[in-house]
Amino acid sequence: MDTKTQARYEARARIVKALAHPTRLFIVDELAKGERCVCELTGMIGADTSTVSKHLTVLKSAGIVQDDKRGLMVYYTLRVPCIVNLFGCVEGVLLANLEEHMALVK
Amino acid sequence: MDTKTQARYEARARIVKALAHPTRLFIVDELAKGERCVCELTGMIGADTSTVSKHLTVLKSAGIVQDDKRGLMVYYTLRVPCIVNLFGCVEGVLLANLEEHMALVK
DNA sequence: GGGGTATTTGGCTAAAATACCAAATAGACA
DNA sequence: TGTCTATTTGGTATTTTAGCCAAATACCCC
Repeated sequence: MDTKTQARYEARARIVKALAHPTRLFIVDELAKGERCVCELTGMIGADTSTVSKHLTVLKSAGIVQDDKRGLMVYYTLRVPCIVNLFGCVEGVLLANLEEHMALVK
Repeated sequence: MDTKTQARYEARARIVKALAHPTRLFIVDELAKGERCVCELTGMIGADTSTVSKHLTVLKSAGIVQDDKRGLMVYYTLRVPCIVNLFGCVEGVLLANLEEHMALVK
């Protein structure tokens, strides 16, 4: 694999990695419904504000979300909505795993 | 977030995490073209066989690929082809990042 | 059975990710 | 200005991940 190809997969992996955490997947799902401030997300997630803020930083660094500060609050929105389509396929994998499990215990 | 919701996002994250590595993204991309044995993949990737094998184990545990041993060789195939659609969106994020970068340096 | 090849597994070390607390920053408003 | 609120940043302990080597396993062929 040449250097250029490798760089392409590394760039892709950086983005996928940014999504690879339950909290961040939840955030993406929530932002798909509309913008949310950090405090709203923190309330729903039930982790320390600093933890949620860092998750948002990860998503922002990857270019998946963008922020907009208005007054004291910072509102986050999805920058690339197609990310949500990912869920459909992931559910497909989960379903396939489930079916296999069923077949095994049958 | 209730326990059930949390479990759902954890299940999804396990799958996304399995994809979150350049080598594993390459493997998925390659398997989208057809089945490949470990030796073929190892040749293309240029890492130790044991390393490639472990990446394949990660993908298999997540239910993304399946293996089929025939003789000495083990052939891997994509179990849930829609995973490939993910790339389109990831490229979209990369493109958006690039555009933003261009706008900043302009 | 013995030798050779493909793949997996175990063990180890180095690097990265995660979560919390505490402290810093930024803005609103009296 | 001083205080209060929302968010980010720094620091640290813990866990997870990644890669290589060596050894084990599985299968083929003579």
